[in-house]
Parts: sequence; structure tokens; C-alpha cells
Amino acid sequence: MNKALNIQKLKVSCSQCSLKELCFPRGMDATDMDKLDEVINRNRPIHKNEHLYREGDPSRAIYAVRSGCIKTVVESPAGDEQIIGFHLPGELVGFDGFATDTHSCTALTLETTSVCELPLENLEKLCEAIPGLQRAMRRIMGLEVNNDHDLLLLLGKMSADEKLATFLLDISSRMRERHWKENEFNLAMPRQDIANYLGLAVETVSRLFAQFQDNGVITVDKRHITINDMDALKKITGACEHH
Amino acid sequence: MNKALNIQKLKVSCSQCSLKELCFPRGMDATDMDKLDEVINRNRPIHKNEHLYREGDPSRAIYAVRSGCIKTVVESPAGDEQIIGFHLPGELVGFDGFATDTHSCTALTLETTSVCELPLENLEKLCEAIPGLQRAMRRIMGLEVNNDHDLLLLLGKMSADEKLATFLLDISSRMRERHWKENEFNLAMPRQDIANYLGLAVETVSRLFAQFQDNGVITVDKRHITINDMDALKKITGACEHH
DNA sequence: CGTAGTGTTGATGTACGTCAAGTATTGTGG
DNA sequence: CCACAATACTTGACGTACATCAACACTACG
Repeated sequence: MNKALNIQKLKVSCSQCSLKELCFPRGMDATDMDKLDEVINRNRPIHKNEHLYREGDPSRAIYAVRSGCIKTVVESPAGDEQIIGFHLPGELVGFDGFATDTHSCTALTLETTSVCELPLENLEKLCEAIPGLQRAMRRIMGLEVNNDHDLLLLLGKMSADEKLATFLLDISSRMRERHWKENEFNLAMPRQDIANYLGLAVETVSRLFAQFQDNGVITVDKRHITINDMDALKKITGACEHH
Repeated sequence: MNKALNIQKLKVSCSQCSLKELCFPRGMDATDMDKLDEVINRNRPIHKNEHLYREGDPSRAIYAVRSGCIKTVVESPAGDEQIIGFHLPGELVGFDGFATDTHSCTALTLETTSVCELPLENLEKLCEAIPGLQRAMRRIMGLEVNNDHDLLLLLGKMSADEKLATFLLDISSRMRERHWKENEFNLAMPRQDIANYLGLAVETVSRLFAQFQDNGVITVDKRHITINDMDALKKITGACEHH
């Protein structure tokens, strides 16, 4: 038990966390990092399909994914759900609670996941103490907004194959940011979730995976994806020329 | 010239602006409002179809709409555009520049429009001076995020008629917030822009307006909309019962 | 070794886009 | 004030990208 705690402690300091430059990209020196470190809670890992928070819950913290994967979901009055994001290690979730102090979407794990929790009250004080953090927070929220904009474009204007190609390229570039392989990775989410996220039917996603594989663009083995021809993928998204 | 300046000055103080509780909902007292007032620039009205800023422009300010209407647009690598928001008086635009200090979308007017400009450098200083403003900013960005989430749900999961009904109800409720008529208003945007925003073809939007009118739910006279049966509209969105 | 979760593949249907034509409405220059 | 475009909107006929329905295969797990 004591030993387990030590291991936990060993794993968690922000200043030595391999993800630190992802969580807070800029403007933080070592002493700032230590201050941040003090206010962060690390809880035990969360099991697959458990909720981090639900729509309507009071907003008490933001969360940094350390390992695993989290999806965020909004629900319509009619009762159907739209996945609005998949969150990989080093990414933050919980900004949806800033407007009303109540979460406007639901966050749950796709696999066993561990997160760092930053209680909002501490964060607020800390922001006053560290001007750089203030700006970092704004920047991160801005990224959130930009992400949503990209997804709006995808849902509103793209065809099915453009959607899937864009999705794969997005995952790939986030893998690269994390210094993992950009052309070979495992998808944490089932086809159903990909389909929901892209505004498609599962069958369509399945067929497109098959089609991309037939064309030699990617190799698919269950959830293990290998990108064989990055340029071909980009061409599918229409990124080549204007008109 | 001097006289014009006086008129301008008369019109513009935040503390007597009828929109103040819309721009900054809470946590600001009279003296705070005066401080805010000092850093705001008011420019002359912008003509129809002029750009407030373009994708890629350096982000220097956020803007509050005083009169008129502004649309924000993102562009895909393939070259097509998605309208991501219409902004009515009392609403703010420009948060898309927070992530990279560069605007990630384009803002342009749908009609002659006047805006208040809040330069970011002043705003930043002001935020340190007024803790309430800090929180207000966060809140407003959070609302922005929530808005985007609603649109994601709309684009990803709704049928054409659900989309248009949702759109009309959204406009209606924003009219009410502004203490204008909630069941009778003019749309500032052409059908083409509504269609783009909702991820539909113009013809579909036109047909749906006709259909809603035939069913007696609304009355359409060009861009003048009268909502005759609010409940019927809500029913179309599926807001009645779960399952 | 069943039962449930996940993924694939084929046959069929349909909501909506596309194409085309026509009618207001608005703006522009003589 | 009148041509005249140009823009905005509507309506109908037709096509298609994708959803839906259905059946089946594979893995996991009690």
C-alpha cells in the first residue's frame, strides 16, 4: 500500500512529466511548474466506460489526460448523442463548464485512463499568481474553439471519404505531436464512435476503411491502422489545390 | 467634425449602453464599467459585406456588436466555407484568435454594422485590475464553446427540418434576450447563408420555409418571419419527449 | 459454449443535393 | 425615370451519396 503510494508519487510530478509541454505549452518556468504541481490531484485510474463527469454536473475542475483516452459527448433534446472530441494523453478536458459552472457535455473513458485533476478554485488563484498561466489558459481555450471549428467544417461541408481521411490525418498529427509514430497507431475507439463523431453510419465507416485499404492508402487490422501513403490521404481531403 | 465626435461620444459609454449586461453579464460594478469604457474604441459603422477581420490576420482585439449583424466563417483546405455563427447586437466576436494570436476564422458584416473594439493589450491589463472581468471573460468564452457544441449536434445529428426549426428557435430566443419580439423578426442573412450555416442546400431551405408556412407554423414574407406556433416548432426539433 | 459486443458486407430505400427554369427584387448607369 | 444586370428566392424533375435493413463472422468473456 505504502509502496503503491510511492510509485504513484514518483509518476506524477508536473516538472518531470513527459507531457508537461503539451499541457501548458509556454510561459512556465521551473518554479511556476512546482506551484502548479502542488494544486493538482491525481486519482487512481478510471476504468473503461466510466464517467469523468456528466452533462449537468457542477464544474469543479479541469482534467489532463495522462494515459488512455476520453471522449466528450453532447446530447440533443431529441435524445441522440454527438461525440465532439477524443482526448489523448497531454490534452485537457473540462472547459465546457466555464460558461455556467455546470458541465455542458459528458466525458467518459474509452479505455482504462488516468487523469490529473486541477480544481478550479486553486487554478483561479494560481492564475493570479502566474501571469504566464493566465495566457496559457486562454491559449488552450482558444485551441479548443479552433478544434470545434474544424469539426464544424467537417460535419457541415465534407463528404464521407473526406471526413474519414481528415479524421485519420488528425489522429496522425496528434500522434506526431506526442512523439509517437505518425503512420502507425491503434485507435482507442470502436467504429461506432468514429461514425458518430463524423456524422456517418457505422457501415459507411467500415466500407470506407475497406476502400482505403483496397486503394493501398492504409492498412487496417482491427483498430490498428497503418498509413501507407500520407499524400494520398491528404489528396482525399482536397488539400491539394484550390479549385 | 467636432460635432460628429460629440455625437459619437454621447452614444458610446459602456455604463449607459443598453447592451452592457449582455456584453458583460455579471460581476462588474459602475467604477469597473468606467475603467472598461476607457479602453474601448468605437469606429464608424462598417458597410455591408465588409470584413472585420480575415482568417490569418493578427488578433488584436475582440469586438462587441452594437448594431447590425456579423457572420463568422471558416474555410476548408478544399476551399469551401462553413458559416459558424451569426452575431447579433450585444454579442462578442474575436475569440478565435486566442490560441495562436492569429484569427482562425473570418468575420464580415451582413448589413451596415457598428462595433465596439476592445484591444487585447488593454483588456489583458484590465483583467488583472478587475478580478470580476477575468471571470466574465472565461464565462463568455465558455458560452462560445457551448454554442459551437450546439451547432455540432445540429450538423451531425439533425434532419433538415429539425435543423431549420432549431435555427428559428435559436434566433427567437436571442431576440427575447434582447427584449425584442420573440415571435416576429427580420433575418439579416440571405437564404444562402442560412443553408450554409445549417449544412443544407438553398433549395432545401426554401422548400422548408414553404412547408412550415403551409403547416401554419410560421408566416414568411421574404426575410420577415412570424412564428405562429412556438410549440409546433419545438415539437419539430424533437424536444418533446425522450424516446 | 452460449451470449453479447464488435466489425464486415450486400441489397434496398430515401432524404436531400443537383440541375434547370422562372419570377421577384435590388442596384446601377445612362 | 427607365433599361439591364445582377442578386435573391422559389418550384419542379431527377440523381445519388449515404442510411437503413439484414445476415453473417469474429472475438471475448462469464
